[in-house]
Amino acid sequence: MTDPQLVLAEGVQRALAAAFGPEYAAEDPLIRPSQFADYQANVAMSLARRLGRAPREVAQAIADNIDIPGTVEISGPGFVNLTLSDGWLAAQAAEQLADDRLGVPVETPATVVVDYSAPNAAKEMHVGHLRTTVVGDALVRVQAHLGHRVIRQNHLGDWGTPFGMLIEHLLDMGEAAAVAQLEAGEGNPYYQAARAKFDSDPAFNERARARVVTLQAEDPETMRLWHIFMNATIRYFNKVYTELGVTLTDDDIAGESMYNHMLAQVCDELESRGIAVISDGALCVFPPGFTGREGQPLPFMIRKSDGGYGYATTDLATIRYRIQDLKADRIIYVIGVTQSLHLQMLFASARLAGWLPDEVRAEHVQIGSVLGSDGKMFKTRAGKSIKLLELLEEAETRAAAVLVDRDYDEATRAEIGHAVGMGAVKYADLSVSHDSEYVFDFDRMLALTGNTGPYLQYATARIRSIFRRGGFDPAEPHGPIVIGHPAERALALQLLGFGAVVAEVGEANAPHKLCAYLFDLASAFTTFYENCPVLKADSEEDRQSRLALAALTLRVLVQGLDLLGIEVPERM
RNA sequence: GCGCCCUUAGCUCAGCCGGAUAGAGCAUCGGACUUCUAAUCCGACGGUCGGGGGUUCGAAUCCCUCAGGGCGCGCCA
Repeated sequence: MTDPQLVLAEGVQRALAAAFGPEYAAEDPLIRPSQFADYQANVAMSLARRLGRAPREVAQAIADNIDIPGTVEISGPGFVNLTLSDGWLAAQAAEQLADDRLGVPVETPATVVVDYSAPNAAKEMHVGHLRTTVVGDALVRVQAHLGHRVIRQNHLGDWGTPFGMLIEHLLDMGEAAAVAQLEAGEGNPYYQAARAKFDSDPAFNERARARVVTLQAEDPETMRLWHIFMNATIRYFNKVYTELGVTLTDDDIAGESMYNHMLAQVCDELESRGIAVISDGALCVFPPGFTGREGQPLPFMIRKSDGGYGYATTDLATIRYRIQDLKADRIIYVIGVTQSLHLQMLFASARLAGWLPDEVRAEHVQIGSVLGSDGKMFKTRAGKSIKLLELLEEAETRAAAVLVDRDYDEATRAEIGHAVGMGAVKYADLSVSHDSEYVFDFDRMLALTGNTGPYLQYATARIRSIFRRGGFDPAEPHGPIVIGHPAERALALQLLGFGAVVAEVGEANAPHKLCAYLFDLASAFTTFYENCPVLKADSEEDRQSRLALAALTLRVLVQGLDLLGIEVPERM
């Protein structure tokens, strides 16, 4: 199949070349969706001045020279309204149905490193952390589907000074008890207990500080304890990932500890090359363009005056590793907005060092903060924190509760509840732009009406129901597609836009655009569903055509939801 | 003080590579199940796009400025 916007753009470009000369063949025809036609080209108005002609005159010249599978109309100050023919739309939809990729392009393969999730083992993990995980996983799925070599990097917070007290607390508790607590997702109380002792018990405090030293020195016994702590914590993370259907595995873990042995070399190299200098006893890079309070250069500190390393050092080692060892062409950091300045300075410093060449894209997908009901950011000391697994279980329970009057057995209900509950939670994070902050709200996340995951899943369940009732298989060929009713036309037109949307989501790291597209598609299908009986169509031709449209809609919805990481139950 | 982000309908948000009458969901009100799943659909109501200025044939969109809010800014990560 062919992307309608592409066909129209090329058609307008050929018309421009024919009317005004070949130098206009590459002009952007400014194709936009239109309320008066399928699409409109706005190029006549922008070009009029350069051509020294009236906009309507330019539009007329385009219309006179254009050759597209549809009709052209000029209106207003110079809009070129483009309407595709029903026959062409039907033929393209049929091609899309026959296409395994449903019109999604295969891009020139690149190596895309995606840094996401990255929970911190030494801090509380709250609902806000779900968001980077869910958004990152959707981006990963989209990049992979577009044909790229995707490397997931789960940059766990698994190293640093807090681990001294965490390990000492593990010794106090006993290894088995500590592991049990951590695996159960009680990382918060564990951390808080350790912290309380660290603050109030001088002897513990001293042990913890000493433990940091042996940890940095990679003393075998300390490392053994560290592994016990981390393995239990990772098992809990994996429970959350499994429940959510996140594609991260242990193979994707590349935590801070992994870069520990590279830090000294990073500093030495930057210092010897004069890129980093000593300032107030600390080793700093001063990337150009960054200024602080008094207008003085802003430091990117890579070695503290006490000789210790911070996350700036780790992140530099990380970016170098991703480019030199992983051969990244593009690095996507799915990390909170609060890290914005840090990442800007990281990228600038890495470019300065030559580790991040111009041709490698480094992007920060800023994830908006999730706020408490008081409208403020979550803090470690904040009282009631909801355990992630309990949140997810509640989502499933609520989703399953809607199914009480359906005639499903308990196992089926639980299965549907799982898919719908997880879909609801994930869609809530994906359907708004990633950088907007929002107040955490159970009801909002779990609402099953409106522009939500369940609405989209429900559309697929209704389509499957049609096939089930008719004794047909959506995977078998149906058709040919014939467009009669306006709802059929609108549905076909919407379906054809799938490939372009997926490509745009990959380019702009914007899964919410895929959500918007799928919601529009589900709406278009529902209108079709209300107006165009499939099984009881007036003729066999109509029935075959509508079965084909329904099958195509099902496949696009399922594929689109899969790219978002949302499962689709067979029935609801 | 500097930097980044935000301010669109009662609420939550799209739209912001400039284009025609600014959209959707929720909420509210009124309709639609003898008809393929009503977790649905149709209709109504609802907006000085924070204020002001500029660029433009045309600005929610680009630029400047002011106000309000958030986040960050050398030894936590």
